[in-house]
Amino acid sequence: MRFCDSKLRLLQTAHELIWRQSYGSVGVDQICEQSRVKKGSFYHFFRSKSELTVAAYEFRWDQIRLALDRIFSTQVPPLERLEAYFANIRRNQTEHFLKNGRVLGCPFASLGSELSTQDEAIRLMAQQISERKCRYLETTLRDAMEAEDIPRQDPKLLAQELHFYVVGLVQEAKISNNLAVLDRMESGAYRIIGATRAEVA
Amino acid sequence: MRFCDSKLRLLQTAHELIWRQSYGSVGVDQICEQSRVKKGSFYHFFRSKSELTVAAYEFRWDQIRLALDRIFSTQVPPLERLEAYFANIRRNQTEHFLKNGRVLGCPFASLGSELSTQDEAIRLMAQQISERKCRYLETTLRDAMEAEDIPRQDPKLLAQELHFYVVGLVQEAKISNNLAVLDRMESGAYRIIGATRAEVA
DNA sequence: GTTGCGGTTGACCGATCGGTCCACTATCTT
DNA sequence: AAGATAGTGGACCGATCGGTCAACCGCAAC
Repeated sequence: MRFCDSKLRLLQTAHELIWRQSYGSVGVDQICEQSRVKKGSFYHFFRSKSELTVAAYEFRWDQIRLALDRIFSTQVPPLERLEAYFANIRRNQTEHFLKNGRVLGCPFASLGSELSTQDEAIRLMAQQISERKCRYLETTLRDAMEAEDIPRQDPKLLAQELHFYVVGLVQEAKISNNLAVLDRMESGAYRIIGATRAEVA
Repeated sequence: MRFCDSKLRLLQTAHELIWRQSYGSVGVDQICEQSRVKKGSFYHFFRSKSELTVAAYEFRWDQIRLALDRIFSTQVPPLERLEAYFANIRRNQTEHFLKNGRVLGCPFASLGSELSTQDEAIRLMAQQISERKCRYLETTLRDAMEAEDIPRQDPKLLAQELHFYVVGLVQEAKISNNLAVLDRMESGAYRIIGATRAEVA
């Protein structure tokens, strides 16, 4: 069994198209065409459009994980990890804005927001990825408290609140199709966690 | 020309269905059927599904405005306005959760998130409603600064950051299909605006 | 009474939807 | 060389998609 890149191409383009457009507006035919894969092959690898989507987004998450593991390395001072995380989001959104002329927002949040009332598998996937993102933030905040960079408090709850803020901000950047919104990530984030900007700069 | 309730029913059910499901998964036929309106009438009132959706959501906003005008009445102390706003969101989401068994999230944010890369009219509408919500928050925060309930700072920027947080939180409540997430609205909000809980309670 | 008009009805359109089916090929095992 | 197996190709399915159309209705103005 040689390495099958038809399947990989399907995963890749499915995520790409659905992120750029939406789940509902992307058809199986469109995914197949752009992947240069015929329908028969599609349904050889996946049982449904929904199943492909879950696989595609989990595949994408595995890639993002690599970047996040580097960004949230415990070798880096905690507040610098946050800075790098924010910078990464901004860089990512900017890249796709230049490519598509649109702020695409967070793919997981957008998909979850569109389908969480309709497709339980997709909802669960979006939820789990959200929780994993929170876990990066949680350990970072715990380390920041340990280093007395920020006031002590429940790190898990604080991480979630920070995550809510970031996710909301990115969504608003998408809706207003305006990258400048992202420049406000730090100011609000530091307010939430109780860090002064001086401690960061 | 007597009052036409076919059109009203279309506006009502369109918002209801799209909120409960999603724009992409709701068909014109479905909207017509639930409204007990025939397709021909639909396209007598609206030129497209997109146009109906914009009209339906603006119609819905006009209703919500009434509630918000009451909640954000300048007769009420500023921090109590915020409390009432949060309570209203929670009440609203709870109501629809009991009805549908799902946390539906913010209809405007969900629709905007799904379609802002695809339908400019819908994106613009979602953006404008988002800005209007911010304006309620802005004057409230300005009043709170005036009353020295919270530290002085740019009220417009602060209102937006507060809005990001709330919108993100509601979206996460939808994705995790968990109303309990909403109980964290105050704690994060007060952190952002710099109010102590004591000042509120 | 007839003309004009906002509104209604239901048949109809081509295109596309997600998904099925089966013949076929390329590769590896024995 | 034969067989098994993973993957490919493409025709095909019924259902549904958003949208059109022309006939028709009740009613008010003239």
